[in-house]
This record gives sequence, C-alpha cells and structure tokens, in this order.
Amino acid sequence: MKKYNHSIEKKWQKYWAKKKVYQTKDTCKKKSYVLDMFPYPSGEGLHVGHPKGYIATDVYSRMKRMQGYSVLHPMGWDAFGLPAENYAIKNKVHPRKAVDKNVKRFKEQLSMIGLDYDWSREINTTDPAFYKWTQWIFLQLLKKGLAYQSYEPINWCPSCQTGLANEDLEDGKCERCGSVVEKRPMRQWVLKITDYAERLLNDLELLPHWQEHIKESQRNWIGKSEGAEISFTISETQDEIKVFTTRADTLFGVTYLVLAPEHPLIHQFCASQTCTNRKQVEEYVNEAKKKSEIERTAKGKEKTGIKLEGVWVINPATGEKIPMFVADYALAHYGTGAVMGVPAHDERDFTFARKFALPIKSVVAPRKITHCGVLLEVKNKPGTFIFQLRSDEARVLPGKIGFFGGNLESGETLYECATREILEETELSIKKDDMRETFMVPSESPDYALFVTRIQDVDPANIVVHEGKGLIELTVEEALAHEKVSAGAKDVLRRYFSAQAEPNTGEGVLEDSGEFSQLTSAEARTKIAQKYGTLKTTYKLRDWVFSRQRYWGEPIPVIHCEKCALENPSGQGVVPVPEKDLPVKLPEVKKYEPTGTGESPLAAIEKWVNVKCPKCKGKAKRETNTMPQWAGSSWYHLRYMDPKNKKALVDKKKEKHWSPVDLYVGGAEHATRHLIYARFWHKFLYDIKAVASQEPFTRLISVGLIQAEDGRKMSKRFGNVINPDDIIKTYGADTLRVYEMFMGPFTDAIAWNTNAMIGARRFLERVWRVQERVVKKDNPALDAIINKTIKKVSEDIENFKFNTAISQMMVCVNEMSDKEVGQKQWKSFVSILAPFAPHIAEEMWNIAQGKGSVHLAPWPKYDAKKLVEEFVTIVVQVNGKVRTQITMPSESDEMAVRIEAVKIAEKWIEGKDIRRFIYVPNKLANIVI
RNA sequence: GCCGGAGUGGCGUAAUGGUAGCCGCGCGCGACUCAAAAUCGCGUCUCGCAAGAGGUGAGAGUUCGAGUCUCUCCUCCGGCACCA
Repeated sequence: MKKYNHSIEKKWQKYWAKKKVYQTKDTCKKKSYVLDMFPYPSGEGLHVGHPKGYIATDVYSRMKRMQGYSVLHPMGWDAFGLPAENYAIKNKVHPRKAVDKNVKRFKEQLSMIGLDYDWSREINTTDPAFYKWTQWIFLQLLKKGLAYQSYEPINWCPSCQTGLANEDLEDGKCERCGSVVEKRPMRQWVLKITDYAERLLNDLELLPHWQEHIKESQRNWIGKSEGAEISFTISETQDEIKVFTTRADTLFGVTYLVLAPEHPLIHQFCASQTCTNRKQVEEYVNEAKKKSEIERTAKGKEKTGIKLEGVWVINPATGEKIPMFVADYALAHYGTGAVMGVPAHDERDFTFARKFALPIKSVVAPRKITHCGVLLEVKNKPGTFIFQLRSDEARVLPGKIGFFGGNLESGETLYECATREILEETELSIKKDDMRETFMVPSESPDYALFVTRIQDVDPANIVVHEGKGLIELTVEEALAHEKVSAGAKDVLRRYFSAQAEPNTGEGVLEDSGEFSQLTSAEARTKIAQKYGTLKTTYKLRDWVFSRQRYWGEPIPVIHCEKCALENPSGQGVVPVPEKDLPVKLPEVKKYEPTGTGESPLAAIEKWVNVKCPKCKGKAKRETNTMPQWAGSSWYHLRYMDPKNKKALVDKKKEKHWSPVDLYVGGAEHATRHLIYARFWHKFLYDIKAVASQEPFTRLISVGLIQAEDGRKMSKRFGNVINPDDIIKTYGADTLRVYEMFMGPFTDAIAWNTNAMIGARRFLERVWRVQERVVKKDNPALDAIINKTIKKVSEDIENFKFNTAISQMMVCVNEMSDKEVGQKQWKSFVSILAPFAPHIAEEMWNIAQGKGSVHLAPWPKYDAKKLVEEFVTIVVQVNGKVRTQITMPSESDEMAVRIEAVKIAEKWIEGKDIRRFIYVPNKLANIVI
C-alpha cells in the first residue's frame, strides 16, 4: 500500500465535474435547499477563515444527497456596491473588469477545496439578466407605494461620498470606511420597510430554528415600543404639539417640554416672532446641526438646550403653563421629535431639570414605607436555618423563624435602618462584621420593607435578642418563599432607598395626580393616555434609504418628466420604466468616480440620461441614483431555483418546489442588515403572490470566525493571513476541511493553529493505513463501534456538531487500529467520512471497488441491535461517591446488579443499613446507606 | 443601563441530571533506527509513596447524585442605547 498522497485531489475534482456528480435535479419528493451567504469577490482573495461556512454546508449537503434528497447547493457573487467600486478606483481598473477577475480567482480557490456546488446555477448580481429582476422588484414596490422619494436629511459618508441607510452605520460611523457620517438633506429614494415592522417582528416566532441571538438582534433593531401620543397646546398660538411617551402615567409630573433642534415648529416660532429670543435659538439650532450624530449622542455628554422665551405650553392634565426648550437630547427621528419633561421620573429629564433649575414634581410613589423588619438567618450546619425567636424566649432556636422591626428614623435609608435594628435588638451580640449580606426581599405587607441578613461564623447560642414590641412570627415556609422570589438585593436597595439624589424611574402608585391618584402605574398609563391622547406604537426601525450617489449599482428604473409633473403634481413627475424595457443597463463609461455633489456619476452621461418620457413622449431624464449593495442579496436566494428564466424572476412551480431555503449559513454580522432586508423583500413578494412562503430561510446558523494564530482578526493589515491555497498545496484540501470542522463548535470563534491542523492530516493518514487490514469478512468485534459511529456522525451532521462527529470517527479509527476490518464495515466508514474528506474517501471507495462515486452512494444505516455491547461496565457508588466498578452482561436486571454491587462495595458499607438502591441501567449503581 | 450568550487541564475542546476532562494539539518516557524524521506504545487536572482526598469563575440551594437545574454575585463576548 502506497503512502497517502493528497495529489489525488485534482483527479477527483475533474472526475466529479465531468460526471456532473453534483448537478441539481429539480424533481424528487425529498428536497433540501442549502444556501451559503454569497461573497463579495474582493480583490484580496480568500483566507482560511472564509470557507469555514462553505465547508459546513458542503458536508451537510453531501450527506443529504447520499440520504436520497435532491439537493440545491448553489453559489454566486454579490458584486455590486461600494467594496467592489472602491477597490476598482484604488486599482484604477473598471469595476466590471475587477469583478470578473476577482470572481475568477474566488472560483478557483473554492474549487480547490472540493466544494459540491452546482456551477451551472452560478449567479452574479451585476449581470443584467439578474439585475433586470432586482429592478423589476423595485417597480413592484413603487407600484404599491412602498418606494417613495424623500428630502429628509440622511446619513452622508464624506469619504464614500454617498448617502447611507441606518443599517450601514456602526456607532455612527460608515460601516465600510469608518468615517464619521454627516446629516445631509438631499433627494433620495426610500423603501417603506416600516410598513412591515410589525410582521418582521411577529414572524420571528415562525422561525424556531434560528439562533436566539440573531432573533434578539432583530427585535432590538426593530425596537418596538408601546406608549401614547399626547397633545399639548401652545398657550400663545393654540398650536398643538404631539409628544410620544411610554410613561403616560407620569403626565401630571410634566414640568416642561423639549423640541428636537430639527422640529418644524421652531421655525414657526421664530418666523412669527412668538419667540422673543429667536436669535439665540437659531444659533443653538445651527450649532446642533453642525455636530455629528456621534458628538450629539456621546456618552456622558452634558445636556445642552435653550429656553424658548415667550412661548408657554399647557399641561393638559394640570392646566399649568410650563416652559418650552430646544435641546438636542430630543431626537428628531424618533417618536414625534418632541418630549415631555418629567424630571421626577426620568433620568435624562432629571439631569436637564437640575441644570436649568426646573421644578421636579413627583407623581409616582414606589410604595409607602414606614417600617423596617429583619429576618435573621444564621447558617449553622449546611441546610439548617436558625432564626431568632419569640419575645418571651429571647434566644435562638433551630428551625424556627422570627422577625423584628422598627420605625424608620428621619434621614435614614432603609438599609441603614435594617442594620441598626439588628445591632440594637441583638444587644450587640451580632457585630456588623458578622453580617455577610443584608438584602431586601419582597414583602406582602404594604408598609414594611422586609430584609434578610445572613450571619455566618457565629455560634447561634451566643446570640441574645432584645425583648421588644412588634415581634411577629412567620412560618419557615413563608420566610423561605420570600427568599426564593427575592430580586437582586443590592441593586434594589440602592435604587429604592438611598438618598434621594436620583429620579424614581420605577413604577408604583400614583400620587398628586387628580382622579388617577392611588392607581398603579400600569392602570393609570392606559387611562391617562386615552383621556389626553391616543395609544401609539413606535419603532426604532427607519425606512430604508435606497439610493446611492455612486456608479457601481443597479440603476433605479425610473424616469423624471417635467411635463408629467405639471399635469399631475402629486406624482412628482416620476414615470416608472415600462417592464418591457428592463433591464435599465448600467452604461459603460470611463469615468465612474463619485462626484461628491450629491449627484451620481451617471448624471454626467448625457446620452444615457436624456430619454423620451414613456408616458407623454416628451423630453425626460433618467434617475441617476443607483441601488445599495443590499438590493441583489435581498432576493438572490430565489434566483438559484431558476437562474436562467427570462420571463419571470422565478418560475412558480420551481419556486414552490424549492422554497423555502432549508438551511442558511453565514456571518452573524448580517443579522440587522441583509437578513432584515431579505425578509422584508420576501414578505413583499409573498404579498404580491410572487412567492409561496412567508419567510425565506427556515433554519439559520451563523459561522464562528476563524481568528489568526495571534488571536486577532485575520487581516492583511496585521500580516497574519493564512492562505488556503498554501495549506491545500502542502497538506491537501481534505486536511483543511477536516481541521476546520474539528476546531470546535461551529458557531464559536476560534483561533487558527497550523500545528493542531497537522492532527487532522495524521488522522487521514491513519484512516488510509486501515486499508492494509481490510478483509472480506466483517469483524464482529467492530460491529458496536461502527454502528455507534454511523449513528453519531449522522446525528451530529444534522445538528451542525461537526467537531464531535470527527471526534467519534477518530475513536472508531483508533479502535480499528490493531484489528482486521471487514469489507462492508470499511465501506460504511468511508461513506460517512466522505462528506468531510471527499477526495480521500473517493480514492479509498474506488480502491475498495465501491460502485460509482461514493458521493452518490446510499448513506449507511446503523443497526440498533448492534449498538449494544455484550458486557458493560457499571459504576458503583456509595452515597453518591464513586467507589469501584463491576462488569456485567448488558441489560442485567436490577436485582442481579444489586447483589454484585453490594458484594463488591462491602468495604465502604461497613455493615450499615442500605436505605436505598438506585440503578441506572447499564451505567451506574448507587448504594445509599 | 436593558436584552441575549458563555466561563471546564498548558492550549482547542467533550460530557440525555449518572465515572469530569472523550478527541485533538503540546509535553514527557519507551519501542523501532547507526542516527534522525515518520510511525507505534505508555503517561500527562491538583495534593499524596500509597490508600485516598480535592477539583468545572465565587457563594448558596434542590437531589441518592450537579459542569449540567434554581437563586445571588463576579468576569468575558455579542446586540441595542440621551429611543422619551
């Protein structure tokens, strides 16, 4: 037998391509659509971290194919957008050429890894045959009123020279280049994703197979908040101002009102001279506009603002005249851009009110507290509680519980009161240092705060308790019940009872609130909202800014016609490009650098821009903005089902067959970008009956990053990149694949380690050498391990636990190492290894004279009967401690095991009575004495 | 601050409530060899000569039995955040 040499890999890759082993079949009852997030073909090529997800889907889809599923496992290129364009500009090549070159390089690299993609379904978002349908979807959105033009100030990246959506920001900076973004008013196309906010949120419940953290990210991003909109009236002009609040119950505590600097009413006050300090106000507004979002919302930033002199507003609940301010802590784009100030019950309002000396009016009491009680809990022996007892005995007895309390002295916090009471009542037999922890527990009694204190290292007999009034007996059960539901002690203390330097932001009982006094916050919230306004739900999710002032994107298929605008002003002169004229192709140009003027470079190409209006046939101009990078990826999963279709984005029948994607694998960083956009478009397509499913991706798993050996991110910048080509050349693709799947749990971020990778290579060499011992007849001694391995590997691949699948195969090979292996047993093993190491498996399959390709062979089934070993080792415990083991025939009955166990454990039982005997079949026997 | 996830050898990690550390890396010893590499075998949580005892971030609880379940605390990672 020759030594294992990975040069066989090329041979088999050619064979698979020639025999079309991985070609997708559209017809089969069982289907499995396995999808990778397609890459941007960047100029840097792949590093070893990139293919991890692709290898995983490859392993998965190979198993599914062998299990008789028709498998769709395609690949394509997301090649529009800023990264590709910036790369092209930097390297002074046309983006088209750069993309073609990079795609070629990526494809080469992926092919070397031996991935089972059906390349006949390859797609590219920059292909006019593809983006025709991206444009078509835009037209449908436009038709339904879900695409509109807006002139609001948007995020502008000064370096990329384009407008950006909220999703393109990271900490207020451009996600691509890290520049601080500015706010710029400009015309832009916007998609009304907010119309889908509620469904995007609720339908997360239709996705039980998504990881919780991804769903949680989306929930946070959508940011639903239920509250009320309440109208305030300006006393001078009778204008109405609406505010949004989640705490309508605090309305009686509103002592001022704040407008965001961008609020339209400010202009009105200034123009109409209502406001007497308009110069200063305008100055403040201009200052605010100059600042970036980051500067304005910086952590710990001191609050700023300016009073609108001469303008007063009426609190609808109290009828009081209250002052108005402009302050940048009110955000223009959230709620109504106006905030009611409740300093007594909101942290931000509190600091603002302190700075501007505004009244702080408390209208919610946490609850009325006048007394303080203490439960004394002394830890004596484990599990035993000893408590202070009744007044007439005045000493500590085990198993009972006592209670004492006292009045709060003025200026004292409850915590201080509790401590003082303990010291006083125990006549100082407990010292302050003995008290390990004193914390508050929920109390049934409305006017008592109840505390538990833990006393340790003190002999209970030495505790003397003062005889006093107010001693109440509780049962042990009651006291323990209190402790079980206790909330985080110290926090509660601090928040509720320390000096009143903080606003009370919690809920409670209303006071000083007219007819609503004595109601709880929850009750009052609805009632007050209904009386003075309306219930209202707000979202943090913003509409999707959809235009980019850049060249390399899908042209937005719209024509602007002045004549049509005059005839029908509400249509703004927007004429959609007729569907038959799609695609609107991106013109080939020499100059494609961004202009920075807010105009796309396309605007300068007169030949392309000037067109006949499709409606009135007059002179008109094309829309010159292009779509953002996320457009193509919002629906590409559908195109793979039917990539060549010229009549529709996907054939209905094929869509119904393949939809939805059964397994989707990619980076977690897309949780609030691509994955929200794709869900939005898919739902829209569902609404217009273009697709049959409500959700595009049934199961979503995110890849854990592979970090560089130094633990940092793998990047050219740090010079720590490991290139897969080098690894494959030296060790082979199969080694790379096995190692990446073996590194650890798939979703964990783990550092690359070339040394550890060599272990994967050694494993494959060990497998290779098993061939020397293959014989005709199966070896019964290996039956159990082989069946166990088939079972575990099948289940582990299904659950994406590749590391333990490989571990099990290693155990199996170690077991085979000094034994003869039967032909059938060997073929089963080669079959389950095949998804991980397809080349070596194919070679060994071939040597073992397997039929056809191993990758089309049936997946082995395990024999449940053979899983059971003849003899089992049973652990013998005495009182839960492992003492020894016995070997018994498997499935022995309890009595037999008991007799053996008691005999062997005699030494530890020492003639004591056996109180209980616990037997876990084939595993463990515990003798309780 | 709110929400989610995680803390286990020198390292990556493994354990339906049932022998903690499988598998791999590294390290040590041995076999083969003139020698080295490769390979194979044995060992490798801590204390102890051993019998044994202790040990999964800390503390408590439930249980015959807890890495796993409950509570409190600490640390790290991720999302959101002047969002009213």
